[in-house]
Amino acid sequence: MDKEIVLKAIANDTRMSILTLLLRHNYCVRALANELDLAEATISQHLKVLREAGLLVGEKRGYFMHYDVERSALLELAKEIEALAGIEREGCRPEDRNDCPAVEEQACPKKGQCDDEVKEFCHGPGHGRDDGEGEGHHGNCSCHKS
Amino acid sequence: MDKEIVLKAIANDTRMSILTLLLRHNYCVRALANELDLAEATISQHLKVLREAGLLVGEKRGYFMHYDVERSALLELAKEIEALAGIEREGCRPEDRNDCPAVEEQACPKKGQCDDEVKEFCHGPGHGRDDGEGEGHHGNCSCHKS
DNA sequence: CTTCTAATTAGATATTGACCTAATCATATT
DNA sequence: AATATGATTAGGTCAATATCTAATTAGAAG
Repeated sequence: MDKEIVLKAIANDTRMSILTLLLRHNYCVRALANELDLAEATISQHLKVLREAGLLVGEKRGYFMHYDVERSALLELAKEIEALAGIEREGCRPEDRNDCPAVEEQACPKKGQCDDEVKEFCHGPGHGRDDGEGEGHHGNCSCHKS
Repeated sequence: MDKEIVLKAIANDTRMSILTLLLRHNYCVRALANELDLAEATISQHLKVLREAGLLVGEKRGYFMHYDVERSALLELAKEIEALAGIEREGCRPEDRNDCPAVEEQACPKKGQCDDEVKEFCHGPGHGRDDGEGEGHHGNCSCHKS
């Protein structure tokens, strides 16, 4: 499941409405168009977006398309967002360039002692100073300053 | 919480990256810009979107802004999506215009007997027939046809 | 096999969104 | 007070999205 595609699909008022309508009932495309006061072609395109996100499966029955919502896809998305919320803060490890601009002041093991590489990472080229003083505000990466 | 605004906020790759970075560490705007290879102004705009969606709270500390992710907002969103998946199919009630274009064939209490109003709702004006036959494919709303 | 009809696709247009540079703002430091 | 700096806002450009009408496709029905 491509999270971004699914999110984009439901991050639209019209498509969210289509989804909730289809969760409760079957609707043909024209019924959706009537209900939402949009052209059938417009609904069709929204349905395509929802389909391609894996949120709907369509089946043709007689003249009509019948769409079913893939509730499992919604549940999966909910899980992923929940997991996001569960990501924990990591400690500051200035020796690892990618971990530098980190965590709360009190948790930082190298408060006020970031090396040049770290300074450059935090503040960009030309912001770290080469004069070796390494003290005071400007020499610190963002996590070190009160 | 405005669900659509929150969804739009996270339905963007860059903003999702910002969010996951900030979940693990503090980053100043420039650090985010370096990390994601974008202009600071661009990051700032993304931060604004996330802030306005209630996903971040910012606090100025010294020179730097410190942003914290509102994990509760993410959890709330996850709950809402989960609730969405939990919406149940409702029975077909053709007597209620808004409930008509409904449910599975076997569950429909008025299979093949939709009245003109229902036909018009399902198929739009000019699709219901006035000849009173009311049988066969054309007289049925979408939920009645195999 | 021809006709009818629901749905989709094509093509056009207007709006929104993402990104940049430059200007401005707010706050620290001297 | 003057200056420096991190962040934000302003203004502009280009791409993506939402919507429409018109044309096409796919599948019944006669």
